[in-house]
Amino acid sequence: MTRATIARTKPAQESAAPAAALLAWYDRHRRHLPWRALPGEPVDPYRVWLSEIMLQQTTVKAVAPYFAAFLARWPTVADLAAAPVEEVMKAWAGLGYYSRARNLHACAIAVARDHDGRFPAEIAGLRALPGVGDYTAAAVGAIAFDLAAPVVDGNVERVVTRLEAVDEPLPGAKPLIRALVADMLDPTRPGDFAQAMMDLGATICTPRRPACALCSLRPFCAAAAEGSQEAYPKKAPKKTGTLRRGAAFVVVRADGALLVGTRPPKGLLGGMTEVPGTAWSADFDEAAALAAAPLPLALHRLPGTVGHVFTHFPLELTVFRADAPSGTPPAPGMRWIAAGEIAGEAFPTVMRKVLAHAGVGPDGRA
DNA sequence: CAGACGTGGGC
DNA sequence: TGCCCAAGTCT
Repeated sequence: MTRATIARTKPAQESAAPAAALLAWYDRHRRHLPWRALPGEPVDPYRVWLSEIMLQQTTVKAVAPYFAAFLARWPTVADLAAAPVEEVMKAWAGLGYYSRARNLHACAIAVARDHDGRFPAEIAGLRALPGVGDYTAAAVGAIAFDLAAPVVDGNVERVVTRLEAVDEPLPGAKPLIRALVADMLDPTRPGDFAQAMMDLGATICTPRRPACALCSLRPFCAAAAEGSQEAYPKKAPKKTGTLRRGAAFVVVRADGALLVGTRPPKGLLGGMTEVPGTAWSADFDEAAALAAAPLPLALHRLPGTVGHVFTHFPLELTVFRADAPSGTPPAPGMRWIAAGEIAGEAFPTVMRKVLAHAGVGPDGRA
């Protein structure tokens, strides 16, 4: 059974031991990450915020090169605020969850315009910014401003549900977990405590085969005591989406230019660049798809298909290629981009797969 | 509150 | 292969 109820009634003094053990471990084994300040070094809230947005549902490995590129190109929040949103979308292409990029830019503008270029040093002020939810507000508050906020991400959920053997499944257990973290954190080192919990979750208290023998919290862990650590956190079963199909048209002009459009700002792949195509649906009809061709040109159906898996559904695209004579005007609402612009365009990964399938390289050459 | 919202990597 | 996972947010 859960130990949570018991733990909540303990005097505050007793909760200090796990935090002290955790921080002692962190002081020896903290990860060196590009966005992390060295001990004693001043913390730049802009870097903390930028990294936290990028790290939402995204691995450290995937984020690292994007973080470096953004920081080099836009060293301050004012620089980012001054950039055209299209440039931000292009720079974000490939990272996923593209509403983050639009919100990132909106947030930079809000900070520059409404907060004199400085991030608010209170949780409520941070939480009100675009793209900043409960987690990110707490994380930026704790790491950049040493606010004693409970930082709860997927790592912390795993660590705490094991520590206290929380049997209630996620996401229902979130309020309980937040309360447990609030009780446990060290108010003298909130930023280090938050990062220590996340480091522990990422390197020791992993989803599978956690290294309990190396864990500084092992003496306090209810799940480890009964050998049930891998049973936590408990989660509600998730549904898998049904396959959707569609067609994509790769139209190349004689000079190598490619016909593209921009997706609506909101929704799937919002604001990103795409090649023309049909809607993606479960009852896609390949023959009928030909009527959706953007221009009256001979279409060449390429063998095979392009597969891609989104979080909530798998997708299978049939690709048609067409060659347009020089001087062909773009279809309504679309535009031609030069072959040399393809690499820098805001194509999401699924579109890059389509281009590769059609033999169009990043430089527009076969 | 459940579903939408990307992508790449691990086993 | 297929499923799960990764520093969540928005509606």
